[in-house]
Amino acid sequence: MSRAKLPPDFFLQETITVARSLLGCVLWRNTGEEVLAARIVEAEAYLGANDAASHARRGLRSPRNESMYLPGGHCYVYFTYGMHWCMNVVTQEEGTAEAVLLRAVEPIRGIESMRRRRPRAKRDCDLTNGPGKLCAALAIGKALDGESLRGDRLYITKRDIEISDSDIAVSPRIGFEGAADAAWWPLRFFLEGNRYVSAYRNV
DNA sequence: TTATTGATTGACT
DNA sequence: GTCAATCAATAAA
Repeated sequence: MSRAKLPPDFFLQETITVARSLLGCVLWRNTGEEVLAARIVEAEAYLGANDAASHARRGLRSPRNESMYLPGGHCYVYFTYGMHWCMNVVTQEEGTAEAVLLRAVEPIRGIESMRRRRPRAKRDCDLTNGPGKLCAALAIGKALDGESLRGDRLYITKRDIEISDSDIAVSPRIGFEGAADAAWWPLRFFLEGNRYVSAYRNV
């Protein structure tokens, strides 16, 4: 498997391009005890101040979403519903709050450890097929908010499999059934047919 | 100051 | 299909 970390420039591309390009890449997590790895199979783009669905809509800024304003190549981890963590890949230059939410990954390495962290998962494909689930499986929480994605604890490596445009499916983002236009923007990308994609298909 | 909501998940009817 | 858990940020008052 290729171990080349994604270069800094990768994260400065258009956020939609980053979201599509992340599919097939491998997310690595070194907990200090062990090294876990999982392939990214589903991601959503969030387009900053002009995106009503983004935490940074209208330029909102708070201690929680501060990491969204970091330079591309950092990590934004937030706590939601009082109990779950979600991980984003920050894109664009410092001060621009665009990011890509990782919604599902496919375990590659350390799956036994992931099963221990996800005791409620009935099947292996339930381990990481949701944004909160993958953070639990990979031990991603507040300690990694603002972390570099080219560091030792958390990093992403290039695709080691071939992905063509026809392998990538597109849909509106999950969790926004409201009336705002942004709810219908086609910014969710996933690997068509992959067993580890989250339960939602078309909305 | 209080009320509402959510980039979710899992249990249950 | 419905709904509760649980809390921080935002909106409303």
